[in-house]
Parts: sequence; structure tokens; C-alpha cells
Amino acid sequence: MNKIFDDLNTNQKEAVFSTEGPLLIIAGPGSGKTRVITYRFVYLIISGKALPSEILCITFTNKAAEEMRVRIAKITNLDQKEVEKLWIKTFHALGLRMLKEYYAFAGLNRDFVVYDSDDQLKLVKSIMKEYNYTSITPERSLETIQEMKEKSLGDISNLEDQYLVENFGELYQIYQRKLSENNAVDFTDLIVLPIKILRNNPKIRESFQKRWKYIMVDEFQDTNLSQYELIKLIINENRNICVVGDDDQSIYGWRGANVENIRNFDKDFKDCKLVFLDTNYRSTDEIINFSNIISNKMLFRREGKIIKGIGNKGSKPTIIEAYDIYREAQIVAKIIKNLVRDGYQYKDISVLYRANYLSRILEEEFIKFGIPYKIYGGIQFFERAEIKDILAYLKFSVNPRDFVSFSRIINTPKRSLGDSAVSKIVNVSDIQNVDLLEACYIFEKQEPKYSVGIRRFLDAIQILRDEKLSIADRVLKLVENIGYYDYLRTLEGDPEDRIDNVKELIVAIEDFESKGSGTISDFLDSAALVQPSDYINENNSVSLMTLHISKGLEFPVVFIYNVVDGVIPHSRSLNRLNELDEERRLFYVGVTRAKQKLFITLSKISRSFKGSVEYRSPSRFLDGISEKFIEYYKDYSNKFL
DNA sequence: CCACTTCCTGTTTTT
DNA sequence: CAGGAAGTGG
Repeated sequence: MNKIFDDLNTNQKEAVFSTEGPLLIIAGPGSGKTRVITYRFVYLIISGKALPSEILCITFTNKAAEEMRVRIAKITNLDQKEVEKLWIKTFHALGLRMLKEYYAFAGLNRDFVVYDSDDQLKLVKSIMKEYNYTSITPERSLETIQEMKEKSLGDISNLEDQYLVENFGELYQIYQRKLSENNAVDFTDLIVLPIKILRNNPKIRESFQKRWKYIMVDEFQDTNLSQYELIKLIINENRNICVVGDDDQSIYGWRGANVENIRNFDKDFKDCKLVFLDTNYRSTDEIINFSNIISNKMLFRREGKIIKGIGNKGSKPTIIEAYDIYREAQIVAKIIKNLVRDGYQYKDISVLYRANYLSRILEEEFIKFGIPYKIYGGIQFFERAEIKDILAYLKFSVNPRDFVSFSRIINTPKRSLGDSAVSKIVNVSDIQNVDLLEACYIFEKQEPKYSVGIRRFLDAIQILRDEKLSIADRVLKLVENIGYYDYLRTLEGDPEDRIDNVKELIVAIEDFESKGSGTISDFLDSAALVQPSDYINENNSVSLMTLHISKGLEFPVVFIYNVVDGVIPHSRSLNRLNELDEERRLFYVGVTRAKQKLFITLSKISRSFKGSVEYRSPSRFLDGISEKFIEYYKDYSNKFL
């Protein structure tokens, strides 16, 4: 056997070589999970059990998928092109890919677009306005719609919860109809529509079942009902399904993730083989001991899990209680300075927090201390208004049924086409049964009052449809044609910053095009699935992110900021035991990101967003932990300042 | 139609 | 306190 497998431990080897039938791998933090999946992938190929194209591997992030590709390229002789073609994707990328193949079976046409949460919300708002829904916020409506879609797998007649059906059934139906009229799908559709297609078309289902002989799913604890269903539909009678995960790290319950998927996998698949990876190669013993204390207090948990270290010695986790939340940020900054003085690099360090707003306070201190930092999450590049504007132009140019994009750009920049013009155009489109672009052409002739503005809009769209030019050139021309930079300069905030973002977008498009020919639709698809973790550690700066985003990552030094009751655990989860458990798992995830040093900071005084002072206690997760395992400092000693 | 004002509401986490 | 919605006057 090839010697690349020699550096695996006994359990890891068992996981890699157990190829036939269902396999459940419970993999604790730092236990070499990614390596096991990668090696298993490679083993399947070099043992001749499968061709590279016959293996499907589902990862949680694009970044994980990309890293796997790089690793596989290193240890096999597949060339660049073959590696690109491997089936290593996130669930959403897989679903999108399936839809691109079978869009017609879902009532879509080829250039359908993917709505992000912002687009979804706009659609819901417009529906609520049109149909006079007032008793509930649009945000809450959208949440409910998503929940219904997820639970019913896209078929509302399956929904058992009669309360939801009675109160939101109509709204749900309208939303779904509008999506279809817009030739658009939302994130949940990316999973649910493929499920419908597979269920209703045995031939298509069989072709997918034949396509993949072996299927692996990473981070299985964070799959939801529909994702699990999709998997069940594509595995064939050999049931070579391998799922990997850790129920202690399930943190997306609020998004529909179902821990029971992993807890019950060995009940769903009775003959399933079970492998535990319980050795943590990542962290020092001190950090592992601390993390075991945290996880042992979980109420609902698979039995008998204790994570062992490999004898890496370090220092005990440090808990620091500061005077107030500002001082707390200052202490974090100060310690980072000291660490860098002692030889650490900024990129070795990460600061994690429960909610995005906490990054602002850290940010201010970091600027004062001259610490380079990068915030992941929060407002994403592709969510910035100026980027969304340009993307909306692109979306509308390929999909002129997309009302959400249309209403975003028809009057951006100002063309004297306000609400009344928009509703008249929609009217034309409804009555004459044409898409919004054609409706504009008709409307231009009907209403001289608006014709100048409409003409300018149509010219702009026409530029994007000129296939003689590259996409990047078209966008460049568009930006110039509509005077977009001048428009940005009229807005609040830093206009040059926004202009830079647009230029960055154009570079991203050039990049995309340099990798081979692609259409506007292809570019939009790739942009739709970008995640915050995709660009981590690209330069030497401290990484700031939420605990959620940190899943799957590791850093030599980790700070967890503002570990107080009401934040971790979050105040809205205090009443429900399973939610409290999820908060504990979230904390556990944060703690286990640390390789060498772990700092937990807190403060009793913080400020609520209304400007009043708020008092907090240290997180209950820190209660009753013996001094044997931690260093506890109160900053009144000024030790850290 | 649009720019300006005032009012109001609401901080978890994100594909 | 901030960001969006709704209302007002040019």
C-alpha cells in the first residue's frame, strides 16, 4: 500500500479504508478530520474502487472544498483540470449545479438567478405591501416562509403544523409564485427544488445514483432535514455513504440544522460502521482539558466522548475580567501587542465574538493601537450597496423577469423614474404578458413624459447584452455610461471607498473570465455562493469573526471576547434547554479553535444600544471551573495595561 | 419626482 | 443611536 497512509493513526486508517456501506465518523476538534476525508478520497481512486468523477464530497464551506482540492492535487497525479472537475462542493453549490442541469423540471429557464437574503426580503416586502399584510414584520415573515419550505421540503401539503399553514400558507404560496415569475430561486430552493425533481423523475434520480459510487458529507452535524433528504435520494443501493461530524459542534440549529441527523445516523442505517476520532492533534493539553470541562456539561450528547491530547504542553487558558467592555477591548489589543513583541504574527491571532456588533468596539481599539485586522462576516463584499447595484444590472440583463433587481436599478442613478413609473411598467408587463425589459420598450413609446429616462435605462442594459465585448469591458462601459462614480460621489459615507469596491468587482470579473470562458450567468452563480470564510488569512492581520464563522478554522492564539451571560449564552436562548446547549456548543467551538493560547475576556459593565449602562455577569459557562484549569485575572491589578 | 424631515423600531448567529 | 419608513413641501 502506498506509504502516504502511514502517518494516520489506527482509527484514522480504519475510517479511510472502510469504503463499503454506511460509515459514521465522529470526529472531535483537531482530530484530523479533513485529512481523513482527503485521504479517503485519494484511497478510493488509487485502489481502483472509483474514478475521480464517481466520488462526491460535500463540504461546509467553499474554502474547505478548495483546500481539499489542493491537498488532493499534491498527493495524486491528477492535473489541474481534473482536480477542478472533482465533485467537491458545498450543498448549495451542488444544488445549483443540479438545477443548472434540470432547470426546466423546476419551471425555470436557463438564466434563473439566485436571490440572496436581501433580495428575498425586498420581495417579501413588496408582497406584504401589495397584499396588505401588516401584523408581522417582513423579517419574521421571511423566516417563517423559510421554515415552512424547509420543513415541508417545498411541498406545503406535507406540512403538519396547521398553525403555520393557516396563518402563513397564503403568504408562502404568493412568495413562491413570485419567485417563479421572477425566474429566481432562493437559498432553500437550491436544495428543495432538486429534491422535488429527483422525487418526481425516477430516470433523473437513477442517473444521479449511477453518477456517484461513493458519497461523503463533512460537518454532518450541521445538515438540515432537506440536505439529508437530498443525500438519501442520490445514494444508490450500495449505500456507500460516509458522514463525518461532531454533535458537540452543531451550531446552526437556528438555521434549520438538525443535530438528530448525526445522532440518529446509526439508527437510520442499522449496519452502519462507527469510527471515533478522539485524539486532538491541534491544541495543548491545557486547552483540551478546559474544552472537555465545557463539553461534559452539555445536557444532550452522544455518550462517552472524551477528547485526548498528544501531550502538547502550554499555558492554562486565561480568563480576564475587565472593568467595562471598552477596557476589555483595550486589554485584548494590549495583549496582542505583547504577543507580537514576543514573536507571534498578527495572522496567528483571532478574536471571536458572539454577535457582529461587538466587532465595532474591538475595531476602535485596534485602530488606536495600530493593529492590522480584518473582519470576516458582517456586511459582505457582495452585499455592499454599490456591488449589489452592479450585480442587479447584470442579473436583469440576463433575466429581465427579475423584478427585485429591476426595481433596484431602474432609478439608480436617478432617471426620474420613481414608484409611479415602476408600477406603470409592471402593469404593462402584466397586461401584455411580456417581461419587464419588453415592457420598458413599450412604455417608452406610450409615455413621452418618461421616455428620456427609460431610454437611458435601456441603453445601459443594452451595453451589458453586447456579446462582442468581454463581461469586464461591458461593466466598465456601463459604469461610465450611467455615470455611476459621479452618482456614488453624491452619497453619504466614503465615496472613494465605494468606487474602489466597484473597481475591485471589475477585477474579480476579469479574474473569473481569465479562468476560461463564462457567461454573465456563470459569474453571478459563483458570486451568489461566496462565504465570509473564503478569504481568511490572506494577509498578515488579526482575524475578527463571529464564533459561527470560526467553525472549521484554527489559530495559534484565540481570544473570545465578551463572554458574559446574555451574550454567550445569548439572552434569547436562556429559556430553552436545547438552545442553551447550542450556545454551549458554540462556546466549545470557539475554545477548540485555539492551538496554543486561549484568552477569554469579559466585563460586567457594557452599554446597550440605547446608550444606557447595562450590567452583566460572567457567563454561566465559566461557573465552577477549578483554578487548576484556568488563570483568572481581574484587571483592577492593571497587569494587562 | 425628489430631497428633506420626523418618527419608529429594534441587535444573534448566515448559506 | 442608527437605519429605514412614512410624510411634507418644492
